[in-house]
Amino acid sequence: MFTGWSIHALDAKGRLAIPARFRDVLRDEGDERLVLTTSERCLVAYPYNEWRAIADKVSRLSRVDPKVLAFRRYFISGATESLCDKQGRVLIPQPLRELAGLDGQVYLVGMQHNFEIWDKDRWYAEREQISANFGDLSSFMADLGI
Amino acid sequence: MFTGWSIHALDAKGRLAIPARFRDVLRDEGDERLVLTTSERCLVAYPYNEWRAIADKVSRLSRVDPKVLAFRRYFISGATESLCDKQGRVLIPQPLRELAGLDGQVYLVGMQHNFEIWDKDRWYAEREQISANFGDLSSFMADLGI
DNA sequence: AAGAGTTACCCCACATTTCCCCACTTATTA
DNA sequence: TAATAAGTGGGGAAATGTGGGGTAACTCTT
Repeated sequence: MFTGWSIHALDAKGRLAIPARFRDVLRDEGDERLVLTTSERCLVAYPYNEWRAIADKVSRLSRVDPKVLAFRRYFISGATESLCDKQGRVLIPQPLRELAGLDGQVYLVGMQHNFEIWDKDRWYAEREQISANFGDLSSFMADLGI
Repeated sequence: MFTGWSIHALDAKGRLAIPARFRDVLRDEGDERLVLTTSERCLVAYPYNEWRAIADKVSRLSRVDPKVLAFRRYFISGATESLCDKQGRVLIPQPLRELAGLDGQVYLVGMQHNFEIWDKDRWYAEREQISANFGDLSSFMADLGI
């Protein structure tokens, strides 16, 4: 499982180091390929197989239904397969960098089955946002029996 | 499958480079012909066979039903077959360029079975639009276990 | 019907990006 | 404190994308 936060620098060439403990997870699963996709304000990285299962399901959905198109455009279209270089870095494609507002300090955030890649400022803003709605969360957790 | 985004420049002659990874998909399928068609706010590019299947179905539909006519006018009529030049570019016919508002920075967006061609500003507007109507998509996400 | 102007298509040359490599600095562990 | 691992920076070759010239085909005008 991917857990914990790491702060890494995005270098001038658009490369981002993946924390060793995340790479370990991939290696243990026997496939080091990573898929980078888009979410609302950040990027999401999936192990290849995990992503493949999702993409295959979506590929069988309608090719014309507007809702499916919207879903594909938003969540599927940006997916880019990539592999760490010998130094444990991946190249973030320029459009994804731009979308997620990445430059300089980047937060890598473990989300159990995958991990997210956040611009530092956006990450803090996101946490504030969540904490502002904290009441909703606590009742949600209560419902889950946590 | 076509996946990932690319940003390319539309040059003064109306030519657009097709990303190498998209060209690879076409080559692997053994037919490099591409069909450009119109959609609502963007262009859509299909591998020839993929398009052929759609066009054949539509060709068997009514020649007088107003809905079929409208559909033909909107989605089918603009279809243009084209081939990449030696540099991997296609010429976007001027009416299609105009319709999709293409100039300067263009986004190429992988949609699994085909790919879309967006003006940059429109692409970002489209994403905002989708995100504003997020509720519509939740059923897919639930089905997919996302 | 002929000529001027435009468009499409071929080509080549240059710029940029990507990918692979090595070296250095900083952190962690023994 | 030494030794190892992790992360950062940058060089260089190959692949990819961009710009632009020239010729042939076509259109439009006169």
